[in-house]
Amino acid sequence: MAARAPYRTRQQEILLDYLKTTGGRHFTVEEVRDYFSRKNIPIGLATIYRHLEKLVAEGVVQKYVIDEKSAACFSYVAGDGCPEDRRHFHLKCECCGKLFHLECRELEDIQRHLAAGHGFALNPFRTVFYGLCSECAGKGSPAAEPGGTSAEE
Amino acid sequence: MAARAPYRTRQQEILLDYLKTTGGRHFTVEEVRDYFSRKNIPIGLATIYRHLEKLVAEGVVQKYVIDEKSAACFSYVAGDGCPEDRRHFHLKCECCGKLFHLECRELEDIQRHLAAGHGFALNPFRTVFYGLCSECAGKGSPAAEPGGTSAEE
DNA sequence: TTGCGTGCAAAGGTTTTGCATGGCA
DNA sequence: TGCCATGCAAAACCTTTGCACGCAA
Repeated sequence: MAARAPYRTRQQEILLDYLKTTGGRHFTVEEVRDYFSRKNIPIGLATIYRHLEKLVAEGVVQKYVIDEKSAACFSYVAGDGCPEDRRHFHLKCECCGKLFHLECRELEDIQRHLAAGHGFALNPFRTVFYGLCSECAGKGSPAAEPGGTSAEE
Repeated sequence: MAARAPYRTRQQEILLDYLKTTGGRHFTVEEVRDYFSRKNIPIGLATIYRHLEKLVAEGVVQKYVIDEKSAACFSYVAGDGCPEDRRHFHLKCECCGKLFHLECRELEDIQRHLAAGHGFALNPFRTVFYGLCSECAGKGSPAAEPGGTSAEE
């Protein structure tokens, strides 16, 4: 049951290597595979999925879905100045895909409120706020969208 | 653009009928199909998807992605009463997988705060709060039932 | 009658899983 | 040598699409 010696494989290193190059930005499984093929190192799709699944469980990598009909996106969280004891939240722009790290006392109030008022223990590492960043909100969105419609697709 | 649905079919009526029974709560395509089979009215999966797709485009129905590995969720938005102010948030328990619907004024404040203080336009339809519900946390105040929420799944 | 709405089935894509093999300790 | 990690392929899943028929107007 106990985790045996975690083997150090070439694929594992390359993958962690790739994560550092992302700088916290989002990436897909396909992009990981491209990175490997660019280095002429063979890797199976299943291996990538298995590694990412483990990393997500460890909280090192964040997984989210931008569009349910396309592939899932991941982002390296632990390498982008994310000390685990720091309570902060992630803002994900649905438009440019940028990931923002937000440390804000008011947002910490959410956590307290959810716990005290609703008995819900928020997990700030898994929770991602989706929306539009100031840049994209300012320039992008075409017509005024009545409340309810999102800028997806 | 094409004309609005001119034809009035049985399936269409049953579907709209079902939407009213949901009272704005979430449902999946499979639940719709169950509703039809319970009434002994045959319907194809494709028909449900096509109708929902159209209703989503019209803004009558909202589409959510709670979990990327399970089916998409829909909810009837255009009931009678407050259409736009129905914005609510989703709490997803990482332990039991329950989904809570939270309509809370304080959380709407967070939305305003993100917009005013951080220039971030939060999308409440896509944002899901992950964490542990009161049951699974087990140590929260016993009376702290998630107020104003309803569990599904 | 016209042609939209429907049903069936197959396609489409992403992600998971089984099993045999290779590589790390 | 023991055993995890890998790779390949097939399965699983939800969703979309093509085509012919039925039904509403």
